[in-house]
Amino acid sequence: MEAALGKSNSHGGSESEEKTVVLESSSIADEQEAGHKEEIVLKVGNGRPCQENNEVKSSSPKQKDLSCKQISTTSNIKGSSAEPDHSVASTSPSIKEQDCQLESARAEMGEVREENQRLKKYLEQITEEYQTLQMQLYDIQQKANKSKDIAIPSTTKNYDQDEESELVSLSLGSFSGKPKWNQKNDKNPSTSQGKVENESDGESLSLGLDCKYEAPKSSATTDQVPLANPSPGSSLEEVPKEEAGETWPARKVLKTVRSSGMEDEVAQQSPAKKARVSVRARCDTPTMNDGCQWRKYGQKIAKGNPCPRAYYRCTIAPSCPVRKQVQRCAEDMSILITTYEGNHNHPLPMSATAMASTTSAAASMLLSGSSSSSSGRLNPSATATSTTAAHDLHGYNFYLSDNSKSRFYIPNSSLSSSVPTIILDLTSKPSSTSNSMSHFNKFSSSSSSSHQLYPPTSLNFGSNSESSTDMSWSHNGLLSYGTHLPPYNINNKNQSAPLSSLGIRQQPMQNNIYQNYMQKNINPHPNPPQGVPHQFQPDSIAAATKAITSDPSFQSALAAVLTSIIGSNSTVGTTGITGTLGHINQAGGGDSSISLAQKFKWSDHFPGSTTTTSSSSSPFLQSQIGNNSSSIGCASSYLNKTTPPNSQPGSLMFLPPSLPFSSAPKSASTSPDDTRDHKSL
DNA sequence: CGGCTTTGACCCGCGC
DNA sequence: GCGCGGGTCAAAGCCG
Repeated sequence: MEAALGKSNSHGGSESEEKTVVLESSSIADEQEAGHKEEIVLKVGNGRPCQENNEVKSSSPKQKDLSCKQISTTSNIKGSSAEPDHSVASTSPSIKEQDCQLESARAEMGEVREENQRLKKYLEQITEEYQTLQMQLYDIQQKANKSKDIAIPSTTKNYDQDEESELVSLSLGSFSGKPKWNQKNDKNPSTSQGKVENESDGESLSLGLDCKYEAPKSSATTDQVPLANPSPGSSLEEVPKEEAGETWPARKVLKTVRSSGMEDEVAQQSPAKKARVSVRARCDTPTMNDGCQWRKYGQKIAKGNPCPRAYYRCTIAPSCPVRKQVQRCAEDMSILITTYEGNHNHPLPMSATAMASTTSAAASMLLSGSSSSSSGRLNPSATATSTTAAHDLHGYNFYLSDNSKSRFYIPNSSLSSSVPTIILDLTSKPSSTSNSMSHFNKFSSSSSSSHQLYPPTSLNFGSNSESSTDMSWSHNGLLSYGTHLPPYNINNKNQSAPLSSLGIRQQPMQNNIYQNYMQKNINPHPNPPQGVPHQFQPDSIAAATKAITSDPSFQSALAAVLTSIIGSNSTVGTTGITGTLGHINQAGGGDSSISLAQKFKWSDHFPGSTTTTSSSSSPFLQSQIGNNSSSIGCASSYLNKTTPPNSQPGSLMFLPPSLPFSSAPKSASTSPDDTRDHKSL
């Protein structure tokens, strides 16, 4: 018995570690997530579903830990009675002792439940507020779109203010209100921005959805405490920002000197861009359509790669600091490497939030990990061995590389100078299955493998061929995920035509719907009748629980959804599918006790969670296609290439509805030529 | 005409 | 200190 307990305890211990990490990085809202994660984790860890866990749903590390222990204890006890030999025989302590333990365990359980209740209440409250805000957001976005047309400076400003203030709390993730506000305040002390900012901050924190810009950058805030989970560009701010630091100081200076207004803001916001997230995906088109509007501002041939690198800037908002670099992989021209830097400081089209949140989450993970936080969420070896070989990528891998400590793993080292970069590898390959799994194991088991090509912190969005779960840039640039699952189709306004074939439908309140979907619709057997909007059941959680226990595939999908909703601190909660699935880390590190559920994609997809925990990204990157046919190419091509034939019908599509303006007919993102003739420089 | 792309030039960081 | 290379600027051209 003791042996059993010991084992289980150790298990619990490891989990608690993870949990701890999660909590550290999460805010209240995240706790729920944590709770969900916990459920999953426990299942995985125990190698079998633990219904009890569902009930417990502990939300704090402590709770989880306790619950875990408890469960282990009870199960052990049961086990002992049923099968007296095993552990019991070995150490059988006195019955009294057992009773005591049992008692204490029960007591703990009671406490846990209590706390859980409280948290639930809290969560409900937050959820309510969240939804309300989302409604508001929707309205605002519509207004904003209209006002955009009019494009008056003041209007723009208002737009930013309103939306952002709203958004921040809504966590659409990718933007950060704070820095911006600060900046604005600096420039335009106008209005109540300061206040709004603070509020937003607070909210975002409370929601834990997106805490981007940790940085107190300029005036206003004194809170230097980096958010546990800064978004992509946020953390690492410790960088001696010369004041407003700026990741791109020089540029900034130049800008400020040369140009006016917006530029200033942009430059000042840049501090948030410390981390980069590279997304590797097979894509025939010049760029992946990630739903954002980009404007190309430069192109250059980087050394070591014959393909030119294109530089894009987000144009959804003039002051948006987000930039991306697009370049073909020298080793495999079919692979497009898109590197994102910075956080959007404006509302994103729903279609873009997925990517934004994903990258944001990834960056958060990276940052949190590299920040050497006490949480130790990142496996030390992770950073230490951050070097990876791109050519070895198989499956969806999420590499974390801390360039500061290691060499570049990307073919083209130029991609990230000294900026911590995380690579999201969506270049799945049929053979990836075993590989990804193995990677995962390696990682999860921390530094166990000497040969680690991938740092432990890397996340594999690996497609497990066995599971047939897959992720890919499908038609219209939508990332499809999962093939086991019944079709989850989310409408995308702008894609009626192309998507129709995919069952995508349009709906008025896309945002809400999608959010609801993400939040609630965890319908285990979603098989929404074509043409009938998804119904989001309030008790979806319960349903989800069932689903999880019943279908491994769904587990992964669900996890992604849940995590995205809550957004590992990052962001864009709703559409952002970020997620950490916490630790599926086979705590024992992929040891023998891994259950089926554990084996399946969950781990494959989010192995990184093991170490990162604070935030991970979900593979559900989604790009939106504009109405433009031109923008469809990438995804479709990729789909053709990588998506298993069977994946179509049953694939799980997470398609955040896009907002009207997201479809920018002529988005720069479709930049015609990254690959074409590159003459540049 | 406005917006976007192209592209040569410029700036700056970093390594030698 | 110098050169290389990455990143950005901004004028010019293109396109709808």
